Amino acid sequence: MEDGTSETPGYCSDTDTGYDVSQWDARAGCEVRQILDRIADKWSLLVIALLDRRSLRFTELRREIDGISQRMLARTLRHLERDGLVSRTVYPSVPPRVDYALTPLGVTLHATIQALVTWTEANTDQIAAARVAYDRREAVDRLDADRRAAERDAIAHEVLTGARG
Amino acid sequence: MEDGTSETPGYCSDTDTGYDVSQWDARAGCEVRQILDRIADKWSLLVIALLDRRSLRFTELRREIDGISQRMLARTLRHLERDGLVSRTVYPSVPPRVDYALTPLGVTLHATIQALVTWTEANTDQIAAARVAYDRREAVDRLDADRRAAERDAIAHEVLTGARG
DNA sequence: CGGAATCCGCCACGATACTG
DNA sequence: CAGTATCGTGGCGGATTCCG
Repeated sequence: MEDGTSETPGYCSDTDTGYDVSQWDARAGCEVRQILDRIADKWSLLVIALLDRRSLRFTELRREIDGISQRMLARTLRHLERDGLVSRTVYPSVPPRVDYALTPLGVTLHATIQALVTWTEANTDQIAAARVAYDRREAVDRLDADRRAAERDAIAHEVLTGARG
Repeated sequence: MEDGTSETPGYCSDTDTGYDVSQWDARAGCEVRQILDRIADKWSLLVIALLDRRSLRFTELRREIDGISQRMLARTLRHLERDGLVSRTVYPSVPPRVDYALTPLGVTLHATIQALVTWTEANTDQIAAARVAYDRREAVDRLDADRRAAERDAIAHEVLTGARG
């Protein structure tokens, strides 16, 4: 078994809490979290993207993804299958053959995710710029803080030695 | 410091690897992963949703989210700020006041995410149904497997005792 | 080939305490 | 009020081994 639905407790306990927040993260936020956790985990997105092109076997996926372990591929596929996003077809041949494919639901999800991908591609530069700006500011601030701290300590030391001497 | 950009190593090391996969997860997959990791972490989405309504102070966010720790709120806000999704405004008053607001970039991201929220709301029933169906099948399969295993062991035991007797 | 079971390292997250 | 610093922990993800 290992783990269940991963719960994500906290703000998602009951259905009729009266949050100020929009509406969707009080009522459906729970669900959004679940599918978000699903597609955001390390491999699901990649698997969905690959299966959107064509149906694939376990080993084909394993080869194509490069870096994934058998365990994580199996886990990812189980999760996606459980949510009805991926279908699993077993051919009772020797050696055994298992095909994975996106369900219609999975296809629509992938289409929806594409919006996010498009947004990211369109704004990569802005994000990168924001990051370097932030890092630069942070570095400056940190230097200033350190300088002030050193100054303060120096004064404190002077005062102490002065008082003692 | 604590941690950096969280890397996500593996398939995201260089820009000119020749994957078969679509295009976007070879070229921009790296970036998609980053913003996905950002919005998919436990609190970012909630923070973005709240700030999309109106600008909020640190404590207002803390009160409104209910369950978040100061540390995680601070971390989340810094991450969002670093990516240029949230702006931080300090008023040098006593007591100090800090306002957080979505940047234009953050607003467009939130709009994009709404598509995912809408999809989730529209398909919650299907997902739930798929899950119960999967769990039921799994339970049946597991029972069958256990039954077969017990049968096999019984036969093995018979054979062994028969050979020995 | 297509998994499941087991062990383990590491990091995100949380609780607590302290600072400006 | 708005954070940072420190410590402890659960769970994700990887490596390995075994099964049908």
